[in-house]
Amino acid sequence: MQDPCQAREVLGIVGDKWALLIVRMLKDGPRRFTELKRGIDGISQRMLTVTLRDLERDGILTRTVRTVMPPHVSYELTTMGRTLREATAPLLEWSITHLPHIDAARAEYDSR
Amino acid sequence: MQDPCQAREVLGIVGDKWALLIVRMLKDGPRRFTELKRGIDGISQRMLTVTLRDLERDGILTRTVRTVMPPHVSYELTTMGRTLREATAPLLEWSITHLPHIDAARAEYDSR
DNA sequence: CGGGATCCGGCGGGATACTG
DNA sequence: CAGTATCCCGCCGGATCCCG
Repeated sequence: MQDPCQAREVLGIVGDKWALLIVRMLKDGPRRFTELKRGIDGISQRMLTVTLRDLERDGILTRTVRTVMPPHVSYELTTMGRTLREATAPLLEWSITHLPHIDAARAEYDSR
Repeated sequence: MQDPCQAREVLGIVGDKWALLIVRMLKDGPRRFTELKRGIDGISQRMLTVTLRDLERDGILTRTVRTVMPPHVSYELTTMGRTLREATAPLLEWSITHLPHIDAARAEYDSR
C-alpha cells in the first residue's frame, strides 16, 4: 500500500490499455482468439497476440491449443486473473458513471 | 458495465502509467509540484507537468497558484478525483499482494 | 520554484503479406 | 483460424536550456 515501486510494476500490466479489456472479456469463461478480436473494438491482431502473450507470461490467463484443422485456441483467466478482474471491476464501474463528467470537464477546459 | 467503448476512454486516463501514481499521492490532501516530483520515482519534470495538465483538464484535480516569489503551486483532488482514487484502491492493493506471484510466473515462463 | 520550449532518439503499434 | 514476419511511421518521453 505504501510502496510506489511495486505499484509501478503492476501499472505495466494495468497501464496497457488493451490488457484490462481482455481480462474483462474473459470474465464469463474462455474465449477464442477471433472472439476476442471481434469483441475488442479497434485492436489489431498484432496487439492482441502480443498482449495475450504478456498476460500469459504474467500468469493472468492460460492459453490452450487444440491442434486440429482449423486450429482452435482458447484463453481463460487463471485464479489470479480472476482476482485481478475483481480488483478492476470498481474502476470500470467508475468509468461508466463518470465519463459524462470527464467529457464535460474537458469541453469546459478547452473552451478557455 | 457492458460498453467497451466507454471503458476504453477511461483507460486513456488509467492507462497512463503516471496518472494513477499522482492520484494516489494526492489522497491525503494537496501537494506541491516538487513534492510530487520527489514522491514519484523516475518521473521527469516534463511528464509530471503534462500529466498534471491532463488530469486538471479531465476534472480529476485542481491547480492552485500562489503568485509569490518563489512561486507556490499546489494540486488537490476534486470530488470526482477522490472517487477515482477510491475506485483504484482495490487495484493497488491487488498489486501489492500479487506481485510476487507475477514475478514467479514470469520467471517460470521465461525459463522455457 | 514551477514550469515552458525545443530537439530528437527509441519503440509502440498499424498495415500488409505469408504460413501450419 | 491463429498466428509470425517485416516494414515503417508517429509520438512518447527524456535531456537540456531558458524564464517569471
